[in-house]
Amino acid sequence: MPELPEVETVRRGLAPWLEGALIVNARINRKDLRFPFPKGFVKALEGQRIESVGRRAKYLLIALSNGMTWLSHLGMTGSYRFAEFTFKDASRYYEPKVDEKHDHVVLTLEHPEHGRSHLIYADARRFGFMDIFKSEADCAYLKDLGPEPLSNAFNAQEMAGRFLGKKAPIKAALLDQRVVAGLGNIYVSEALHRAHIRPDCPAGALVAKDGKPSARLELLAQGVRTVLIEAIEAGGSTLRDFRNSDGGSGYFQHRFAVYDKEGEPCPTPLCQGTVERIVQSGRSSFFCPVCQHGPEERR
DNA sequence: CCACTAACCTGTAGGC
DNA sequence: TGCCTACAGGTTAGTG
Repeated sequence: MPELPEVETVRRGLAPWLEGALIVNARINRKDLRFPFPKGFVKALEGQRIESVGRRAKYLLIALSNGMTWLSHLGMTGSYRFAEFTFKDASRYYEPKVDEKHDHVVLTLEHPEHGRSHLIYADARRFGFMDIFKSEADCAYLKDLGPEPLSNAFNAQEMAGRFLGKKAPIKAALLDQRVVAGLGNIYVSEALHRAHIRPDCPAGALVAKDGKPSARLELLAQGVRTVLIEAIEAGGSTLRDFRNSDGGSGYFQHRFAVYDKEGEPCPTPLCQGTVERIVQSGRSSFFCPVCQHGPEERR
């Protein structure tokens, strides 16, 4: 579900409550999500203090006092929330309200300022996954990731190097996490619209023969950056049931230019186009056939 | 190495 | 209301 802006929103929501907290207890309600939990996962968390809540691409990276890092990917439907409580009438006894069907991980936290809480990871489709590692080099999920799109390592020149000679459509190239890490189906459509590039344009067509990025590739690098920054500022996009850890929703979905806008007018000033939907490698792409162009250099 | 498909799961929206 | 199909923000494994 979540792309970089949604994961960053989750990170910002969790950090103040997690950083400094002691993991008193950890529990997993099944042995796998998308992949099996690594062996020793629960034991590696229990008794540790959380030092920081970070992010790389779409991965949450939680640094622990034992030097290990807990990695969490939300897949399509993963979410974190703090438990509500069920009070048992007969006594003062109460317990966190857990849905056995979709709540797969429960951590009991003790925070020096915020006190005790129960952090719950829910994931209906179980496309999410978790890992624990000592250094990033040991983590198969992280080692092939491309540059962070909001870092200086990501720019048109760098992309040009990867796209030179590539026949794959630009849509597929941008979804490839080895090219740039953190984009997904929504923000690829939005960035391509900003750069006036059709999603089915071959990636290599955006690079000159001498390996220099075209004007539209420069525009694309800028479009990727601005759409992500704007989406993070808006708290991400809420489709279906995405919730941040406060139970609130983002509002960037109200600013989509083309994503899920099939049949609606293109919002580019003076453009008379109508948004179209095509399917590429099994996934929807949305674009304006009037102001987004293929290999021919125009805008 | 590249490009494409299928698979992993469940929930929901829309058509009839 | 119910049934059936299509589709969903991601990633990996397998095929040619």
